[in-house]
Amino acid sequence: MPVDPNSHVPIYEQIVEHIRGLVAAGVYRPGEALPSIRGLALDLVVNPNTVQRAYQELQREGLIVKRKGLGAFVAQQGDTSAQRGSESAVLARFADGIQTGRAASMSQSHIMTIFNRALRPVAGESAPDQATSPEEREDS
Amino acid sequence: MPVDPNSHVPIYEQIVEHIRGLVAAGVYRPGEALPSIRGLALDLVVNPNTVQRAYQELQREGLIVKRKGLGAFVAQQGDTSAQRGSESAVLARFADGIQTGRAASMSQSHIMTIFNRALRPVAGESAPDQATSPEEREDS
Amino acid sequence: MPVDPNSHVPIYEQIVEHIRGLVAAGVYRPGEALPSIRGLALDLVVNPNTVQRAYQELQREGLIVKRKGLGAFVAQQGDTSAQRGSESAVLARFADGIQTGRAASMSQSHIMTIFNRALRPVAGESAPDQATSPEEREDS
Amino acid sequence: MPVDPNSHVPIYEQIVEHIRGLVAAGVYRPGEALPSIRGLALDLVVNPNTVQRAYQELQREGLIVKRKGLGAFVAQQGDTSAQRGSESAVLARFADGIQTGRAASMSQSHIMTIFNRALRPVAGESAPDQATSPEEREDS
DNA sequence: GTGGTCTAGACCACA
DNA sequence: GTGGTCTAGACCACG
Repeated sequence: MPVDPNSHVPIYEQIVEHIRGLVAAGVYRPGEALPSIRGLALDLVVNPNTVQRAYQELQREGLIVKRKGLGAFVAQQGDTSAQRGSESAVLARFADGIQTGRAASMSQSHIMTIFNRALRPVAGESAPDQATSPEEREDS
Repeated sequence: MPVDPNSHVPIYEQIVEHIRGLVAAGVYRPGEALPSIRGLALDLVVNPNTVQRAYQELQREGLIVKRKGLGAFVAQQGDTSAQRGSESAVLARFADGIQTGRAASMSQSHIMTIFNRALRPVAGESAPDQATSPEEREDS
Repeated sequence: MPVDPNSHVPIYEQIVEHIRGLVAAGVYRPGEALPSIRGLALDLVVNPNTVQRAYQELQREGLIVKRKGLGAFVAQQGDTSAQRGSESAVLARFADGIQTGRAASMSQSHIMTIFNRALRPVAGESAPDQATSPEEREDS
Repeated sequence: MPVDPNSHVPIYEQIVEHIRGLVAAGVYRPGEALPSIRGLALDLVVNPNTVQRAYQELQREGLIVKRKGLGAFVAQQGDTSAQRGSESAVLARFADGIQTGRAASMSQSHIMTIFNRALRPVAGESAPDQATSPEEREDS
């Protein structure tokens, strides 16, 4: 239940990204039913309208289809399009961070160092490629 | 002129990061005068109130000091604190991207691949260090 | 099987128009039995309640009569009243389209051009009377 | 002020079509400001949220752009895309009517007769190509 | 003043 | 029960 009402990113978009991640991860598979709007709203302690808007966006994205009286379902190629969507989202954040770093005249290697620190929140920089679990981040 | 209305991050915060980047990069050095609010507002095609708010934030952050009738100046240790600030901003974006990727069950190496793609927007991997900004916008 | 969920016009009304068309076309003649509610529901991949409601409407319209335990039958002057009904339905859509076009300040001839394009979906104007349905959906 | 709350087509979509028509007709030209959301809501005796949703759709269509604090404006190629949109809307209605007519086994010429009756609500069929003003239609 | 989001609660159409 | 729409009224960010 990862919604942060104090984030700059609207709640409905947090839900969009969350569900997109779940579909990309295969938690919900094509044809499978998603949580009902009202049900998810109860879970997230959020107004049904907000979830409704998130589902509307997901439908526009072609990730889900809704059928009146039945519920919402993952679309046929919903999984692959969710993966593409998640990749773009990740890439956008990375690109944004890189641009910020460059604007502050950080060197390429400095930026990569920071990235590695983000990959392995606790361990030293010499550690191998495996990451310990990342803390839950919450922006505002 | 790196302001993007239609971004989720408020314009005044974009300006804060922009100036912080310039100070971290040494474009403005401790003791040096910053652009006037009105002038910067014209440059960025932005309302002076918005720049005003950005300068407030920067002052709160201890990065700049305002002197009545003279304008705003970079604070004494402004450069180092700007560098620290920029680093955290970059790290925060990276961490956010990584978390998003993990939520979509991407592998560590997949995430690193995306990061490398963000580092080198178009060309092959043999040509490092070109830094044109990759287009990727995620909002509306 | 001409039901389109995702249309603004309710499914039961689509069914009403469908049946009215079949009666007007003489597929079902006065006195003849209509398909059973359950059977039609299976055909249209639709909830029996929905078909039930459509039959109610048709009965209200005087187009069909229901006889307990026997099913629904085309009423005595059902065919002519179906023809009148279909004509008004067609006329209503045309009038609506014309009004939309005029609101967009289309000329009379422009509107007639569009109508001809609708009459002959793909081919040139020399080949009349092919009646494949043109794809054009307007909802979500 | 042409909103009909009892129509099958949602109010926000009626507003979309109305504005699209106005833009297509050149009443609002590219770059020009549209009525504010709140103002239009007052005019139409409708909740601001409803107008908001209409404007959101129009923005998705690329017909308008919104700028926070400034208002909504017709997009650069908004006029041409509005014309295309209006044409599709008109064509969709005509195609729908034609399909309905054909389902009722009307002849091509019968359908054309009905269309001409819709074009000239009052006059006889022999009248020339000029139409008297069409009555305001309101469906439900 | 503008648009953007959210809540609370209502009614409808459909299954 | 589901989703779809609408209202009333609130707060925020921006100009």
